[in-house]
Amino acid sequence: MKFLVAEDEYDLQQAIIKYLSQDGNRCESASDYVEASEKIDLYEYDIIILDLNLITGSGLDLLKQLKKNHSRAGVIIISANNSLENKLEGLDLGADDYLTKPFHLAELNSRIKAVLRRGKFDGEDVLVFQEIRLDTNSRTAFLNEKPITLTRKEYDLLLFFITNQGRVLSKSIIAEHLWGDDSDMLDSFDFIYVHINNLRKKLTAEGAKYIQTAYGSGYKFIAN
Amino acid sequence: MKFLVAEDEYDLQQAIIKYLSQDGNRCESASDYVEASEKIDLYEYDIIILDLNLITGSGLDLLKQLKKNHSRAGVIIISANNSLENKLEGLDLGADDYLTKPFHLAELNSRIKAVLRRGKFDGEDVLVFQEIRLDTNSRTAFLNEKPITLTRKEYDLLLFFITNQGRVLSKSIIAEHLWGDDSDMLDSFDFIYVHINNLRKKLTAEGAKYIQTAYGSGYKFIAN
DNA sequence: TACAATCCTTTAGAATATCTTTAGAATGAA
DNA sequence: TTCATTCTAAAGATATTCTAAAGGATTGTA
Repeated sequence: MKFLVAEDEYDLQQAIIKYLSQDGNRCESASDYVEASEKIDLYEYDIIILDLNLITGSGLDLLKQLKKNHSRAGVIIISANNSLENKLEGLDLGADDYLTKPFHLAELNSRIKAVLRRGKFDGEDVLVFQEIRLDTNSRTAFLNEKPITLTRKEYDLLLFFITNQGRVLSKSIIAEHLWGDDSDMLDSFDFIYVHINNLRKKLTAEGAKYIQTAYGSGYKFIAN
Repeated sequence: MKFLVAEDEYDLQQAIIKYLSQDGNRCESASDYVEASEKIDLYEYDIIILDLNLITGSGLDLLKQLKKNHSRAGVIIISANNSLENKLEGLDLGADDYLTKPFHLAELNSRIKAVLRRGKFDGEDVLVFQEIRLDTNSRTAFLNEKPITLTRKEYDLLLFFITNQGRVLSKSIIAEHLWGDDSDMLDSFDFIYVHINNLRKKLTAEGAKYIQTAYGSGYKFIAN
């Protein structure tokens, strides 16, 4: 899962990120309104943890921006202000939950799980593509009902392919999706070749070639 | 076991919690309807002790909510109202037992035992997983019919694994289940490694590896 | 067709992240 | 107190991810 933590209190931001990262999630941070706004425009997130009182701007405007972008991200507001009208306004603008500071990280985690469960987005727990079955709950993949062990990057890559089957995915698109805002700091995408290669090896049963190379433009996940 | 005590009379609530905690159970409380409703949505409980006449709302609505959530929790209603229709309505809505105030805590306890026996464990208070046998009454474990001594945390961990076999359990999920709301006061989950290690040692007979590591995401309990 | 330029495949191993294990300190129960 | 349990810290082991480099494939140009 990919998270954005938009929170200007540095310690809290880091605590949240540390907590969520421990389960293998990918977390990005935004420390002020502008940064959050930019990231929301540029990237897709599964869950956005949003402080309403960011310096240089209001989280409510970010909610409007998300709505305008037709974002499918789940939003959990965290705010020191526990006034009912503030809460209602947030929920009205499309937030999925509202948490008053201070709170326990375990509680935040449960709310995230609840938002994900309610499945405003994505819905499916199990994705099937021909002989491949991907259980998004247990993060495990099966090939002809035999479990195959995927690393985190391999899993993310396969999930991205399956949910975008038939489309040519360029390396930069893949990089952006798997590495997020770090991806432009990388001066080459060559390592994607390695991951593609490793994933292909694990998916090669009976000579089926799921990952097709689109020379010069990227890769495509196809039936066969 | 994880309990929720939804009761607005503070003294009674605390008495129940104290009593149940003595057996090594983890108890959480809800003092009004809203709090109970939230907790039911967010967390999974084994048993919910539910006062029908909570301030700000009726326990019957909570029963409906539980049903909607497909909760597997056992529910024991406690109520000052001993009218038959009230009782029947509660049981109709899926409660497992009904206890009229005032009552002896020992009686509540035996009803809890009965509900647990009937419910989740299919009439068994003994869970069996391959060579492992777990007696939930005496909180003791057996490996190939030889008793193994587990500490409380080890026992809780094993029970959590056995009742969630095959699923990847992340460290934060484990922490939330075994340490509850305190879990985020810990600034790392590293000690879970230690408990996993200790439990593994005690479960290692004939080289069977029950606890599988899911690198980067958690642990999984599997047959072998 | 021949050739250069670019892109992709594959491999090995270096760097990094995560997990395992141990020993001992802190905590809590009897 | 004394003892068992739980947590902390740190070193060692392992898995994953990335880098680099050599060789193969594809494309454009003459």
